[in-house]
Amino acid sequence: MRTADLPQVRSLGLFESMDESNFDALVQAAYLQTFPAHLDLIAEGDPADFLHIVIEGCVELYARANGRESTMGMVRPVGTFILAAVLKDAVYLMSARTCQKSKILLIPVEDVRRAFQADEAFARAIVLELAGCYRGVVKEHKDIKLRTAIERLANRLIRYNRDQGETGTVALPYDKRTMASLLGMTPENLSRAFNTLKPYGVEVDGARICLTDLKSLEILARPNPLIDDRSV
Amino acid sequence: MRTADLPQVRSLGLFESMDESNFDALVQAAYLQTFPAHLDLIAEGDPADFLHIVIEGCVELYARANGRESTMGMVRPVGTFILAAVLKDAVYLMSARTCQKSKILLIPVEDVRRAFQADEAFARAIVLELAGCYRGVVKEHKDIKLRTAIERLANRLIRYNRDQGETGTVALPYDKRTMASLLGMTPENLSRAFNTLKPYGVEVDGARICLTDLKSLEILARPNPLIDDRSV
DNA sequence: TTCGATGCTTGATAAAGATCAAGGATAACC
DNA sequence: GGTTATCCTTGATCTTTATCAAGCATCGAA
Repeated sequence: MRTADLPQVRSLGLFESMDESNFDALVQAAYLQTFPAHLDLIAEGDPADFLHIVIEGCVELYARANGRESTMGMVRPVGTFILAAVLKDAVYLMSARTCQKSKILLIPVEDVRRAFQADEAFARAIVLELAGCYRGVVKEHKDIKLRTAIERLANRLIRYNRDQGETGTVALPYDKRTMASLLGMTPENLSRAFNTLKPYGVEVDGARICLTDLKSLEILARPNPLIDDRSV
Repeated sequence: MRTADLPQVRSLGLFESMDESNFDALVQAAYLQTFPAHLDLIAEGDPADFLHIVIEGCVELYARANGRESTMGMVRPVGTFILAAVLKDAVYLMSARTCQKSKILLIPVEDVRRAFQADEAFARAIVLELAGCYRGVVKEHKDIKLRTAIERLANRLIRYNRDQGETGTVALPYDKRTMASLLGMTPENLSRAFNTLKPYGVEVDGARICLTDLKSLEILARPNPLIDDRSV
């Protein structure tokens, strides 16, 4: 790893409380790599080899079964993926590929485990990160089991609007194909769902969505912090 | 907690490598309680107060949103629930109620956190438990996003058959109403799904299911260790 | 035994979502 | 400028799943 990247990495929540020497050892073993867009990073079923930390860009987690494929989640800076597989020394449950050109820190599993044993602050940070990931999936799971496709879309738009500063104009962060898969529907159905939301003040112009009647959209969506708030 | 229960608790994976004095301190603060069936233990949205460990019986995790309710999972001995909420000092994302009369160990959050700091072996066990729970939800999520209702039922039957010793006769562990919710469908649809599986050698007699043509059922189900194997 | 419970099933119908096929927009490329 | 490829949308149709309503067991209590 280049020494120029060190301060950036050091400031990540995962590492900042770590002991100097432990951090150095971890970094010694790690690789900070930049990957082009749409490159496969890991495949489900493979044994865990590196903990992945997204420093820049965006990574899509996806899975296949029964002849289908579905986007399971998105990882943005600064987030980890496949942490559970690394800690359990198990195979990956999901595949991962870059959405954009992305800078990713790769730490060999044995070094992660060594640091986990040696450094209490790191162990605590790892646990919080893992617990956060866990709660993220639970929320996704609630979203899909308890809501219709239209409710899921409506809530997602409300969330993006909040994340982007309540401007009433939302920029979809992914192409609609990916959005559809993330929301658990087909691209055709996403298109139709947008039309269904038109009477609730949802105006679509490419990847730019205007929410002109947030109140009525919220009545339809029934947003729920225990599903929609990433921070809860 | 009664001293008679101590050895039983001590032998749980979570505690067995723990330092004697740390274990004693933890147990000092804990309550081992027996609850009747169908009793609500925790409600989603409540702040985490105790780590729950199921010693005997069975606990259902469920959630509500948008006027619907769904069973999110089942916890059997020896399993924890709401571990992530405890570690993050956050609110519960799911509610929990007993299915049967159940013996549950309740450990106050602050004691769990103290033991987590103080005892490295406990911390490691907690992390493995948490990682296991995480992977469990990911599998559930894959199940529901990548399979139809009939495929989900078929795979569940194959799994129960395996868990119960490959006898070709499966005893459904929960009533069909709960099974349906767990599998993400309505009770009516579960009934119809069983009928759809009849040509694949699935014979229903109350809660007793005979699988007379496992081969053809597996062709339909396409079982996948990355979804169906609890141990992977 | 009869009476309600309750849980499960079935049938009819409706809604939600998927699939198939075609068409239109946009952008990169020759 | 035209061509091709990609992405998105739309319409028609079909499958899947949910809902509503009724019926039928089983079981425990009166």
